Amino acid sequence: MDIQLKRGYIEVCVLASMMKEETYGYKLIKDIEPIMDISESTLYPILKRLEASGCIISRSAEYNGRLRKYYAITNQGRERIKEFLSDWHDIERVYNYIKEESQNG
Amino acid sequence: MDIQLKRGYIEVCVLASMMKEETYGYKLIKDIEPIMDISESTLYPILKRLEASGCIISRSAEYNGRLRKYYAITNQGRERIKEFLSDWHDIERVYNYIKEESQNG
DNA sequence: AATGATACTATGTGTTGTATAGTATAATAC
DNA sequence: GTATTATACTATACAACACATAGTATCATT
Repeated sequence: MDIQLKRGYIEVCVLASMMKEETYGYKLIKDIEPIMDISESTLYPILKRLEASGCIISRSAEYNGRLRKYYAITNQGRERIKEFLSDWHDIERVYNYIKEESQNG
Repeated sequence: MDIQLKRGYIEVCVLASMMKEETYGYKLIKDIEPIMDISESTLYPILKRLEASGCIISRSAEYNGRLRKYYAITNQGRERIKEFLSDWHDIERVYNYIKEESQNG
């Protein structure tokens, strides 16, 4: 997927992946990869931004002798997803404009 | 429209707006504004990029005593639009993922 | 004469995806 | 037993790009 296109979706994608249950970095990458390329160096900065903006909260817990950081979505994060979904028709309008204009050639 | 979302669409939007006929900066802004905010400081760098990458060509011509730069789409530009349109199902897949996951709360 | 529309250029900034590198442990395969 | 792979996170530096702001200049309208 084109990097510029990705920018609008990747953060909400991460948020949406936390709706079911608390999750952690590595699992997020495995969950999201099938629908969109995502690397560690993309994900972890996103997690920091989301926590800084109050969309998620994190806690550290030991798992198999290692410390693992678990992330959970907040109400603000859920709001963020809702906003994205309700903005979808704007995207469709743009897509339809491009599609229609492209038939002018 | 969210700035990050916009990033994936604005350039193709500009290209699509040239499909019908040759056009120029000010007209592009007026044509695109109804479906997406776009300012001069966004448009003109895009036009430069598109010309540098061979997606459009420009010519200067006098109009009403002033020099006006006209832009026309090239075959490469038309290819670019086609690619965008054929990538659309990837976007829909991501949208559907977000929508479905969001129902897990 | 003043205001607004038209038309383009130049500079600087903040956000963000990504490459690269580093640190470290557990599980599995050979 | 050791090499590889999976797991798990941090830090730094970079390039692309939308946008604000400012500047220049002419034409049309009031």
